[in-house]
Amino acid sequence: MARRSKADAEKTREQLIDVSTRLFETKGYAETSVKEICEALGITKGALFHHFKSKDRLFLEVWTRLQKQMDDEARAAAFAARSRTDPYSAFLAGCRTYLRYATRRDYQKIVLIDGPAILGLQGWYERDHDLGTQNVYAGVRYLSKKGIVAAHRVAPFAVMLQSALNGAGFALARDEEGVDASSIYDSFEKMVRALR
Amino acid sequence: MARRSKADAEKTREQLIDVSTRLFETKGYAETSVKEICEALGITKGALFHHFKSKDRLFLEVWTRLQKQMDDEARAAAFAARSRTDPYSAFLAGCRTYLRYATRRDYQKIVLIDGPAILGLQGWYERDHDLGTQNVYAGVRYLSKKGIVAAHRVAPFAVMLQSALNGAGFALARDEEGVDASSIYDSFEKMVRALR
DNA sequence: ATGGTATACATACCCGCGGTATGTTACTCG
DNA sequence: CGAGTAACATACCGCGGGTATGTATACCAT
Repeated sequence: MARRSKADAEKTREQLIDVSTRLFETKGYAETSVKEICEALGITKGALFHHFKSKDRLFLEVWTRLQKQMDDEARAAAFAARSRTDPYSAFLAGCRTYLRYATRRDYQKIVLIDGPAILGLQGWYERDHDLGTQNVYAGVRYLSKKGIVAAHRVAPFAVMLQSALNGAGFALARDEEGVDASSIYDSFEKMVRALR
Repeated sequence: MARRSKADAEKTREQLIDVSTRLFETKGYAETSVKEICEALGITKGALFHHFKSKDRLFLEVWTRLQKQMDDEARAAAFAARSRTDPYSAFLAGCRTYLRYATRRDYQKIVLIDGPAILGLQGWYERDHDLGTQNVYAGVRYLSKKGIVAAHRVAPFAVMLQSALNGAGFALARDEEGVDASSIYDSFEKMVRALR
């Protein structure tokens, strides 16, 4: 009955994260029971709690994987768009990528909605600092080095711009009237370029 | 044993919301049991479920009261600061008031953190639309009427600015380095005034 | 190869949770 | 002044996350 090679174990672990991601996205963390997760994979709770010592830790794994994905993409996009002519291009490219994540249902539900409630006020921030926030912060600091943004405004602008993208993502996802992808990005770019 | 005059009932109802507000703020919604709430008031679960048909509904009441408070203050501040000379003053005054709420632990935990997770993606928005969002939206629309903001940017700016204030509130509350009340407000004002 | 150990699960169980069904008492109002 | 109902208390239920324990098999040293 019990298959248990090292490879199989890693596979079920991944599958647990996969199916949890889907369920957390569609039903939400609180409304998803571990029993439900296990039944979707044909395993029992014993297996789940063998791989993750609590439901919270499983969620953390889901959260981290999504954030890492976003971080990688945003970083890559910013790097690819760096330019000698326009100092904004790298930063804006990173933001554009982040905005795409901020409109995705899974990212919204898992990272932006349930994340803070489950990981806690500072728990979320501490973990996010290494992934989400860091990029925007670095981008604004770069603009500051280029003399575009005053040094004492780097931190304020960074946190506000990041948050602005979150709000924009939600507005896009809910089809708020007067809001669409192009108008949002147009407005965001105008905001950023106005910060001289 | 059983006190039950109409006035007493209203009082216990208010007390339930009061103590729940405190507990939801300090411990969070999920970590607060209804038993705990009742014991803090010396009543039983029967009483609580007589006044509120579920824990969620009790939370909604807590949430609504806080939001109404904020809405009233922000509206009043904006009205008091309206000026013939500076078209921004009313809007900025409202935002300043909102920012103060966004740095408060209770507002953060209840409205900004747990609120979205409990009320759900659109549930939060629908209810927030009448209270939180409305003010900022009206402010930006006013700036548009004055010819300061392009019409097609009203909605994008409104949602982004509001969200920016949320992020700023969190950053202030967590004592993020490089961030303090004056630098935040200075930067926010610069942002707003740059949107011509 | 082989036996011992650790791993990868399954099974069975516990406690506390939100919620309900059913009292019981005393204000309220015709 | 009684009947009805509001304002609670009591007792109970199912399900949730989590744990303690069992068990079979891959893994590794000898």
